Amino acid sequence: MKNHEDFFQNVYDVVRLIPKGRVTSYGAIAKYLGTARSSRMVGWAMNAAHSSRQNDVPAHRVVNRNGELTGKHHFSTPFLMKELLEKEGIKVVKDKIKNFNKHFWDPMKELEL
DNA sequence: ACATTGACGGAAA
DNA sequence: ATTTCCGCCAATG
Repeated sequence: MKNHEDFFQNVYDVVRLIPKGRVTSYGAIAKYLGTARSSRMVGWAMNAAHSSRQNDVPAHRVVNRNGELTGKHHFSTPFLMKELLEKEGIKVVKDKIKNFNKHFWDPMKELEL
């Protein structure tokens, strides 16, 4: 029953492990948890995060594979996400992360095993 | 029950 | 590099 909750919990857990100043993608998280649930489900979980969970989940560190801040409209204010990222040393121009590959944090590699 | 949408991603054209 | 199309799965109309 409610496998969804377990899935949400897993997503939150991984997101919380993202180091400051690093970012990851929905797909990377989905892949780390197992491709059974696609990237869309990760986005779904994040959407539920702000409602059911507190702000202990750094959702601003999760962007799409293109390094774009696609989820900024789901924050308190559209610019909050960008501000939080720049505050951590990540440069964002036109809702896109600069040197995305450099800041990218892959749970598969970093948490590997 | 069917169609569209979505914090996505990858392959193909 | 850009656009188009398909797979993914739950929610919503």
